[in-house]
Amino acid sequence: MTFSEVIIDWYRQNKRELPWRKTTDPYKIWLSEIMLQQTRVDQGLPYYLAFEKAFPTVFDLADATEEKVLKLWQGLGYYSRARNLHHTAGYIARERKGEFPSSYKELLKLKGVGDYTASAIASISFNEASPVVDGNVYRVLSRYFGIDTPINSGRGIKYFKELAQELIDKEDPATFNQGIMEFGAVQCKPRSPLCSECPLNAGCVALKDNLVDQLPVKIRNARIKHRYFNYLIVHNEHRTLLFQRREKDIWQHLYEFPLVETEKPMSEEEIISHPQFKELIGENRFEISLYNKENVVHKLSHQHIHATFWIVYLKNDIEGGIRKSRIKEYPVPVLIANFVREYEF
DNA sequence: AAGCCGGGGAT
DNA sequence: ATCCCAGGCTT
Repeated sequence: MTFSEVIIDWYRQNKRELPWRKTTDPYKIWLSEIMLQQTRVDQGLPYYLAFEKAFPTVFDLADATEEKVLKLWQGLGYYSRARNLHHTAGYIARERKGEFPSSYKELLKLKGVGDYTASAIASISFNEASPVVDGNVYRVLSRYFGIDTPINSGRGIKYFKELAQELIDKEDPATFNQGIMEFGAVQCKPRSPLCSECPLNAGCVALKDNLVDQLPVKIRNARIKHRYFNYLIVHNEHRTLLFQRREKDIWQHLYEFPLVETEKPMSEEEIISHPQFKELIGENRFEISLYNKENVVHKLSHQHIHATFWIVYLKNDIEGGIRKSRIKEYPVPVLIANFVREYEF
């Protein structure tokens, strides 16, 4: 059997039943592929079901507000995916009458659709023999063929794409693409792959040379940055302040409490004398207390957020405040959602 | 080419 | 604590 025959045969016997595998509707395939970018199937699945229910067609998604889309996306991370998803839905619905591009080349032009996603949609929805190369494929190919070219180098990206192009089943690219990804996720796992019961173990270079745990090779990424977020829970009996993040930074367009970012942890005296605090509170009388005695460390893949929540109670009206009872309607980062759930005003 | 963008699960 | 996940965009 050829490589692709083994993959397809394995897939038919071992595939998981997933909702997006029951259709070739490009809208559903697109939605699932965007959601699964850098995201495990188990984590993305409940979000996919919620989106499918809330937005059965691309027109429903296009008609929604960005805020509603972000709210449904809350907790899934990489929020630019949700913003691009909404933007592209508007383009498809209004300028293309709901019709998706039907080739890899045209799909690639959509915002939020890169090389991987364009190939995935082109193959699954339109039967185009365009190979997907995701983290799973890098792992399977680097091990089976014993390739130590870094997968995140320019050379590596080009090499693995070409190799996958040679291997893809031209008659059934959809099954091959999904098969090799599923194979990487279930059989050829990052840690403790199931080599002894692998249908490809006879020809696997990494297994023969005992290099399975050395491949794929990846160039190490940047160091983790530490940031100190002082959130000011400025509230009175009924209202609290909540602002939308507009800067080019993490959590763009999500909501949060007034934020004072500092270079190091702040004491109460330092916070109330901070220019941003003074500008926010002005001459109003307030009572301040520290909510979390212990520093909350919210870990992102590339930075650690050391968060402190300062409860600032006012007796007078709050200009621009929102009703506390409506706070759960806003899309917020998990860090904020956790606080809101615990504090309960 | 390198940096940035989340959150969670597995080891 | 580290790695990695059905990656893409910006600089």
